[in-house]
Amino acid sequence: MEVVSPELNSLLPDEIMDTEAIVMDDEPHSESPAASGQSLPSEDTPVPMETDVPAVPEIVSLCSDAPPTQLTQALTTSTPTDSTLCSTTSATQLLLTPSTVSSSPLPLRPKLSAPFTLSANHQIILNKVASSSGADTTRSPGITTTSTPPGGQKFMVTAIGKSGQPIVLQLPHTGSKPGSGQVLGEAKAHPQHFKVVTIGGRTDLKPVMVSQAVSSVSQVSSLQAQQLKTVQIAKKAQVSSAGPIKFIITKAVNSKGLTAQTSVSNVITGRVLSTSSPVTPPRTITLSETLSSTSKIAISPLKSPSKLTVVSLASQVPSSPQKSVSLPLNMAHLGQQILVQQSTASSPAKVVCSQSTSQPMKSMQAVTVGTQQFKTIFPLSTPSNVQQIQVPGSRFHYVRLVTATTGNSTGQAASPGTNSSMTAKPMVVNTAQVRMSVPIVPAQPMKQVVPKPLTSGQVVTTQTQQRLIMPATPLPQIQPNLTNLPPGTVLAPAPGSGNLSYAVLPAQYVTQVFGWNLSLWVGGWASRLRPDCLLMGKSPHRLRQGNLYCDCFANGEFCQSCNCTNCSNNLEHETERAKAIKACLDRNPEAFKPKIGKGKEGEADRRHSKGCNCKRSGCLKNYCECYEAKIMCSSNCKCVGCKNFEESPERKTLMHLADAAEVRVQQQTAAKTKLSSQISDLLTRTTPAITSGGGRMPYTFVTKEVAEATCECLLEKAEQAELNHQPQAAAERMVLEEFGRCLMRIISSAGKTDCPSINC
DNA sequence: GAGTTTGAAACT
DNA sequence: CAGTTTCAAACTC
Repeated sequence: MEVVSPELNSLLPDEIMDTEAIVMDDEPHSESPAASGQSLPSEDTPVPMETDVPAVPEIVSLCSDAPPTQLTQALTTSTPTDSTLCSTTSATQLLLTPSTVSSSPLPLRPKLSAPFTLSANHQIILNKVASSSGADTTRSPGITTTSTPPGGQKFMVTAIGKSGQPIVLQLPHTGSKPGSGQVLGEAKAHPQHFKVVTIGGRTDLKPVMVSQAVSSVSQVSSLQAQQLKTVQIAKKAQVSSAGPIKFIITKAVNSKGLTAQTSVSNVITGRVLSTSSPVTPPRTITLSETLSSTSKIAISPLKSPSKLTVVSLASQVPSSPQKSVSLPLNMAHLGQQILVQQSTASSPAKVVCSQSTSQPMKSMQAVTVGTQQFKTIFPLSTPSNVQQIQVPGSRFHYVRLVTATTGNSTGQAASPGTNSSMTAKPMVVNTAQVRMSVPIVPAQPMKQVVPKPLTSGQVVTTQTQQRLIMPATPLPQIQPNLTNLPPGTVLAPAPGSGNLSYAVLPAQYVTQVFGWNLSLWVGGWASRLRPDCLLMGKSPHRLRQGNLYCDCFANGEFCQSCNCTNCSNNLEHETERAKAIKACLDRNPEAFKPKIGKGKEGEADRRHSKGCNCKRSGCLKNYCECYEAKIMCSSNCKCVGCKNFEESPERKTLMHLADAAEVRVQQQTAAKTKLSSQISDLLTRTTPAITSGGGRMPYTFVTKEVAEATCECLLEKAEQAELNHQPQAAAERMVLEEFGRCLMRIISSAGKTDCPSINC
């Protein structure tokens, strides 16, 4: 299976959501250096099929028809206050939009003014401004450009307000090793101009400086906080549909902090200011360009509280029925949601991932990749933590990521004021193949992660997080096993399984102990889902309020095997569920966080985050959450008459009793196992003696000779009776008695080594 | 298995 | 924030 390389993983920390970029790569032969800033057709414009696309050189460009002011407006209006769908304070979006799609009916359409194309050297040429100087950094808001060398440019993406290192997304030259990360030093070896696009944002208005180490030209793009950072990338249909398309959405690594940001100029909303003096060498991600028909989209989450997430998308199979997959990502403070929708393969798909009609939409974007177009509706802000999405039909796949942890990843210094969170990151990608991976953490040695409750604010080490690969396509062949996949399981596509799709997700989103983690819906699994537990009572006013009485809901899962009635904790009630989630979070922001988290000093210090309130159980029964979790009560508890402390004799007694009971259980189990083994062994040894001989009874029993002898004896008795003129009844009696004697002889002879002799 | 107890969650 | 109610699990018989 193709997974994100460790280098790429290492470059996709939590905060990369603020600095994401999309790189769409095309097959070399179909590439064209021509840049295009194309107008957007109407949304109603039918999405052309791959086969309908005219044979034009594939162009990847950033929409540039938006004036700076428009961008500013779009960005500023994306604050969470003007939306009812999002409660987050900031948002970052990276939008892919088809150049052939007309403007969205929605008023807001952030646009960038720098188109880019795929150069012949497999690099994205961003905003090919002829001989633009490095100082020309304010040409358009959000994007700074430099001169365009003949050899193409690198696509540098950085985050606003993030002190991290920018990521340079570079399409490798032909023949370059796919997936190989290109470090800064390598970039230096190949002096190329960069075009820096700032798509990140933060709430504290703190500018960020992006350095460029390739050349003396360093450019920084910054946007003011609470701006929706949107990059629209349009791509014309490629000439040949055989060319694979790759586009990667990634984010810059959260650096440990810049040390020289003084050169950053003031940042005005919607303005892009440049700076120099590179401080931190930018990280370069070389996007592999292979002939494999796979595309990747790596989306990383904000650093907190929601983490991560996707991933990669495979490209469509050339000339195959168009499939569409939508990946609306909703990353509110509750968590994240990834919805993958796949249309029917048999019919040309015009995938529109739409939100609930009741939910205002602030932005709509579309993406055209290769010969396919996509429409994406982006809720710039939502009141709900879960995106309201109307799912047409049942052929969509859901991969829901919700709050996994509140902890910060170790090794990632939380920049001050980076508490912004992703509002929503929906994205629609039209592909026939979907291969998703979550390169949140470096691909370090897999370590068995034991699901452990985490306390609020607990530090989560993402360096060793595992990943769960989940199919984004129906994948009936593996669906039965998906739920049994252990953390870290990697499903490699079988040879020839070109349409297999995968979602590689870190295990932390899978295990339930992380509170709101990962719930996965796949279209084919819909039948497994059960009705829901959001109903709180029979009173109408309480319906659909959502409550944590349901363990499934509390664990961030959909009801599947519980016995709830009138369940709304399912896909069919997504909107209600989202509202319920939000309601719960409104009541208690920690509602979906694990109650039991390990303490600072290790697992031994696990404690209840809230503490118990026991009054009558003495905290020595399972009524007590602390006792149930096998932890002692702490200062957080408000219990009365607590006996669940270290020196408690009652507790020790219970522990001893529990230990003794456990020992007894173990002994009984061992005894049963031994007995079963003995019985099995006995049967194994006796069975062959009974059945051996090919139908012939054992020699100790009736053999052919014995049977013949017996028959002779019986006949002899019958003859004697006849000769004596015995009545028939007496004759039969004599025969039967003789038969009985024969049987007794046979039985008595059984087990003897020699054949029994039957003598009348 | 039914009834009771208990404490968290929800509600006021 | 405190008191009350609701709920489901734990517990008892």
